[in-house]
Amino acid sequence: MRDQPASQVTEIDQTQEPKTLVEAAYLRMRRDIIEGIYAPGEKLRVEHLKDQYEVGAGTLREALLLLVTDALVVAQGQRGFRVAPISIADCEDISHTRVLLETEALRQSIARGDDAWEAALVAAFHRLTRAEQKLCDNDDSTTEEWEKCNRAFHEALISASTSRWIRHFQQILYQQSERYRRVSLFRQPITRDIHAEHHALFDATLARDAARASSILSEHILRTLDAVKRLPVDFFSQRA
Amino acid sequence: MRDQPASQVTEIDQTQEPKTLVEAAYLRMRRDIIEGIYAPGEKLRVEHLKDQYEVGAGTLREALLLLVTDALVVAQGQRGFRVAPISIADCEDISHTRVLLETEALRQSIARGDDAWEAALVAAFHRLTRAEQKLCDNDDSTTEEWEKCNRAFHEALISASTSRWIRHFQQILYQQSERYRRVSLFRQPITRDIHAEHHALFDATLARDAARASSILSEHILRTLDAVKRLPVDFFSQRA
DNA sequence: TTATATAAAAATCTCGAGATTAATTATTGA
DNA sequence: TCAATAATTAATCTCGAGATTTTTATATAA
Repeated sequence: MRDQPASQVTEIDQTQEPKTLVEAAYLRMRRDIIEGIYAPGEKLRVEHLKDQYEVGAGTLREALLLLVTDALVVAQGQRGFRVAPISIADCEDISHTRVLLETEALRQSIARGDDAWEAALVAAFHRLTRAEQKLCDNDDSTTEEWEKCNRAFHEALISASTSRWIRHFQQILYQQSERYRRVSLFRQPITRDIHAEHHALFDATLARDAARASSILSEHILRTLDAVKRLPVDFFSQRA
Repeated sequence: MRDQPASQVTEIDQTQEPKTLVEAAYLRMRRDIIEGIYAPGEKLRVEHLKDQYEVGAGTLREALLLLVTDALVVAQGQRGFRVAPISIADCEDISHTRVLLETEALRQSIARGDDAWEAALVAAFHRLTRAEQKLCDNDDSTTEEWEKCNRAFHEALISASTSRWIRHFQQILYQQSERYRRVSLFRQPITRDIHAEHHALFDATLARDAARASSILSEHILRTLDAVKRLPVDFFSQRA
């Protein structure tokens, strides 16, 4: 269940090299948007960005259209492209929808997951544990490594789900929440013990306790929302 | 709540004229794919389609990328575009995910819907009723009219939902299920009383009976799945 | 006959320039 | 001084042609 492509739709396998200039530009721009190099609401001018990413105008437009699929970029006819805006209301919506989808997918995984699923989950949790041990030293590379492991862990949890569509939507929402997580981690230190939450989630899942696991997962997601809510309100002012 | 754009992401307002050639080609191709003019799995060659839709190659590529957002087209790097395949398993997945999302959105609507929501719902139901009365004569145009009213009714039901994301995903899934509904309606006559189901759903919603309404909605969606399951298996063989 | 390698054909991907539209600045009149 | 209009600038949208890659067809050898 791990060898299928990342998405039913785009078929862009992120583990290997991008096959085309469009995909390469798409992947680079996606990282830059999530990392906040381009601010929410900021205009994305093709004429400038094509030099930045060293591709033609048409190629860059196609990369932007791929980002529309991820809802990281908004396109308006005859008025170009913008980075998707952020807001507290949006973060609330993302979090609650994630709870709805991920808890359902987790229940499906626990009900139908086989040995291969368990093995992959154990491996993902192990890598996440290592990454969280290294997280103490405030290094950018360790944070990025943790982010990858965290994502892999959450995907491993639900990888035995029967629903490709839920997993597809989950990936979009996880990516969206990554934007908020970055700003909240950057502005205020982590007070909660994230590793303990992950450990409890891991244990309940392996014990096949669907009710407890989904309850922990739900609280886990909503705690990130609380952190965003504590940010100063002027943080969400959009850039023209 | 009705004057907001169709989607948070694409901002393509279908009620008014498309502002660009890309959008126009996108809308036409989308209709053609849903109507089955291009078979599931079929290769979509840019060189041929650009003549068909009378646009340049780059323009048509962009339209295809917009269809990737709807998961109606699958893109593979250096290997072009294909119509998204269909299968019974996919239809099951779509139906169950729709149940999960639409029942939740309906509960939110019933909990928070105001007078404007009720009024819009009553209007949508009225139009749907009229369309279902005219549906007896097996005309293509009346079927298309019914399809529009059915979609508007389902969207009106959940339009007071607090979650833009659920509504966004619902629109994608509804569009997907439309493909299956077309083939099942075409191959076998309608045995169930769809209007009675809609009426019961409408009454329970206006009565603010969330449990009953979501129960009816759930069964309503799953009955369409049953119709697809009754189709001959060779119907889902993909075209090269 | 089957399999492998080579050559031809077709399709995709990529780019830069021209046409159309939106945004900005300057001008005019009240 | 302010508002409305016109001219200028800038950006988007669109297209066709060339460069790569994939696919198909052909030929050769086992």
